[in-house]
Amino acid sequence: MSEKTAIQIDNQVGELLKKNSLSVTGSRKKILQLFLEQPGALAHGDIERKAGEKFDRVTVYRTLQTFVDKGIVHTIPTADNSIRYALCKDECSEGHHHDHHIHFVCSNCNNTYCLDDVVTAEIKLPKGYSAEHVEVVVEGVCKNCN
Amino acid sequence: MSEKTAIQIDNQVGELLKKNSLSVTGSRKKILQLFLEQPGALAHGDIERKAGEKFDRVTVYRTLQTFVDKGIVHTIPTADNSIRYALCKDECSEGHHHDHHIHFVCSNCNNTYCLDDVVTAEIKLPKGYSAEHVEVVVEGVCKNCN
DNA sequence: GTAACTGCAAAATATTTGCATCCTT
DNA sequence: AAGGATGCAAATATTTTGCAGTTAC
Repeated sequence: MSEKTAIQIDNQVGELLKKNSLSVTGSRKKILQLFLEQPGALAHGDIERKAGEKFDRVTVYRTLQTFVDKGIVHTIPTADNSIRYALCKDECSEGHHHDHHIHFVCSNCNNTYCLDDVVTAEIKLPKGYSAEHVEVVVEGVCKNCN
Repeated sequence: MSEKTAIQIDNQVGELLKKNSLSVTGSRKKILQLFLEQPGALAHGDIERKAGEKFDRVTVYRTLQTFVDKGIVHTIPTADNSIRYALCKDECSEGHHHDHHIHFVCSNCNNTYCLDDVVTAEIKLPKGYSAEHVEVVVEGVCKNCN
């Protein structure tokens, strides 16, 4: 069965929070669920919208920051000054991201996806530069819109 | 001689503005000069700071937007929610950017550079996705800080 | 019970808009 | 002279901070 039950998702988010030594609270569970329920990345505004009027705006800010700090989600830079957040894979941990996948922003539906299977070639930098992290963002039309 | 005189720079920015059918005004000249005077990219705040108290904050917003529209500068996405702007090369024109170079953000001095000579390998996207634009941002330590 | 989390209020910051004035062409 | 650009004021929007009350463990 591919469809998860509400209980299963609820357990999943609970585990994720406990694993990161965070209290399991309503807002954290709800926000994590939003990430799990859909494939793409979410901006702060998306979360407020999808969560309805359920949480204070401040709680969303703080929750997202906490998740980033713990390595539960990572940020995706975009050109329109709206940071998007996406779930990290298991290898991520506090202060240490391994998101070596690329990010894809659909110019039609405006969703952002992490494409985990796309590998990027090594980049040769000029003499004197050393790389710590490479971020690749591809803009185009996604599978659903094509 | 590698050092340009003030007059030469003044001419250069004037030409650039005229070429894009923009009035040659004090603020536009000054802001373009800031870009020419240094190798990296500038965020809105950098410009306000470097320009001193010379211009209204609103003028900076409008000027940068105008430059982006005309293809004089392009934006560089960063993860910290501060859009940076960098001069476009000659091939850029209104509504049509050709910035196929990568961007490098130094984690030490926090400067952003366009590395024009670094070419990125073609990226193979999954079936169904089509790419319009690829943005590569490398974070690391730059030549001056290494 | 205690530490952590949330919500509210408010401050600080950032961005946009309207309009009167000034400047470039 | 005419259209465009600027500066100011003010409206919006965004993000941060402090604190008191509540909740998870």
